[in-house]
Amino acid sequence: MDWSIQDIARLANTTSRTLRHYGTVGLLEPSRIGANGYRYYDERALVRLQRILMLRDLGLGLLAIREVIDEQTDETRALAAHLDWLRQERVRLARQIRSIENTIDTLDRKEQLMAEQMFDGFDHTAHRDEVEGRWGKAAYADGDAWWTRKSPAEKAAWQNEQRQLAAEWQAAAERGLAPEGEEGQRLAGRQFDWLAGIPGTPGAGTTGPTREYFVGLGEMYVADERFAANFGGVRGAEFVRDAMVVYSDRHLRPSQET
Amino acid sequence: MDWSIQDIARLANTTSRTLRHYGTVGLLEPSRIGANGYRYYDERALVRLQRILMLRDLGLGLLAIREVIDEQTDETRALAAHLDWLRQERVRLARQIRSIENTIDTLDRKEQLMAEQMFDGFDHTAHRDEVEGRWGKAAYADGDAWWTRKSPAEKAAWQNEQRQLAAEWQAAAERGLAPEGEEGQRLAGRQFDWLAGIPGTPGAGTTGPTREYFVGLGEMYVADERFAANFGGVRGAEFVRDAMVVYSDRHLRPSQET
DNA sequence: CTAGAACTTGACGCAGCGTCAATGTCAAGG
DNA sequence: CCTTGACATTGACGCTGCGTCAAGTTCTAG
Repeated sequence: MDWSIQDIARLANTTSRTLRHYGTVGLLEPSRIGANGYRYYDERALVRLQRILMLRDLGLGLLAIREVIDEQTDETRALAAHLDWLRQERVRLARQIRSIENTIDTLDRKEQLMAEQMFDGFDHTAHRDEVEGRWGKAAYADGDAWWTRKSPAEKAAWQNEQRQLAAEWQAAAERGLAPEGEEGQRLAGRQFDWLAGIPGTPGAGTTGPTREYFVGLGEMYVADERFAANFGGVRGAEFVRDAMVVYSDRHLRPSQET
Repeated sequence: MDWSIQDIARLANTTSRTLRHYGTVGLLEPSRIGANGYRYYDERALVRLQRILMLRDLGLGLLAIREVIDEQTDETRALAAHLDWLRQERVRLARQIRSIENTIDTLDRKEQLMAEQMFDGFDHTAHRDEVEGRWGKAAYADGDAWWTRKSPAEKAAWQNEQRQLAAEWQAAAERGLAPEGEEGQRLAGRQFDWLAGIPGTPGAGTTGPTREYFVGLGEMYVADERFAANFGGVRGAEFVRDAMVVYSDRHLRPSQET
């Protein structure tokens, strides 16, 4: 009239380990222990087990469950107390959630602000992450420090240079010049140097941007409207990209890094 | 230009133990370790610590925090993932809360049902708990099993006996009999026997209700209108109580249990 | 008789520190 | 110079509820 430990484990949809644990903590003893040391449980034990599991599903701790089941504590009271605790947890969770939502909002705004102020729409760090297979602001801190260390005059000069370069690209594209021509390659060179000055650019600080990065960037200028807009639209961006590809073919070797 | 471990602990409103813990898990190393082995932290470490504590307040694990701070993972991404987790937790909590509210409701209804059907307003188990200093349905399961195992005929007989007894009490009280008189003591004896048949009554199954329980019960019949009503009001209940007190003086010894 | 399934006890692991315990160091006062 | 008390160190256990080996018995079917 009794079952082995596996049997009730299956009957109650739990594990034998759990049953042995309940045994060691004195929450549910086997109804019988064979001469071989095996645990056997009868129907009363099964009922008790199911009550235990029910209460555990409600989130009560084993100690509280024991007090309730061993009739030392009123079940309604215990549940009500637990309910209070759960409600507090809910409040705490809600606060954390709101807090995180705010933090994310702030981060997003900050990112956008950076993107606008720093590169006038060229968030190259974002692209770097895309190249690496994940979006984000990994190099954010570096870039931030680099940018904020600049004086207002330097910042203005930097932005000016960036806009100037974009304008020349656009003009060259509109004049119908060839990407592989002299003007196109001259601009590509300036673009390269400009990138080399941005911390967070792969290869920056050494010999300049890597070939992969440089070419990938060109592709992105075409693919992403927000970047293309800086060169007078997709047509302009295509000119830029083509010039960059030619430039990298002529001057850059494939990097060796994986 | 650095602080001792206690100093930053106070500055960041945490404990030195936490700081050493962060050291051992490699989350925040001291900026310097003196020849004496003391840990010293500089301002950079303080900033990092504050960031750690902020993220921990948001509920992130130390591992996640390390990944975020060490810039291997995008902060927005990490926070968003954590947000998902928190929202799931919120749902789980809400479910548990509803579940418990339902359970409590069910218990309350069941209790009321029991009280009405079983004792016609005499929830003696509730009183037992009161005597023990806490309310509840501790003996509920036993009582329930005991009651539901009875056949309908038995149930009817039981309720009849109970009502009969109450009616006789009421009649005796209205006739102005003395509690210590023959009739009063005879009724008190029947009351005693009746209680002895209820599982959950302290002493039931052995020699009958304990003296403390029996006397306390009499007091409650007077104090609680719901019980008093069964004996024709407070006057009737007072008669019952007095008879019970006399009975217990004559026949019951103080129990030895603590 | 043997393989394999099921059982046993024992112990580590996890998350994030709190909390001793045993011992060493530093600064101030007698 | 010594003492005292505050503060430091490393080391280790505790808490919650089991999951997950590990090493050794026992049962069961072929």
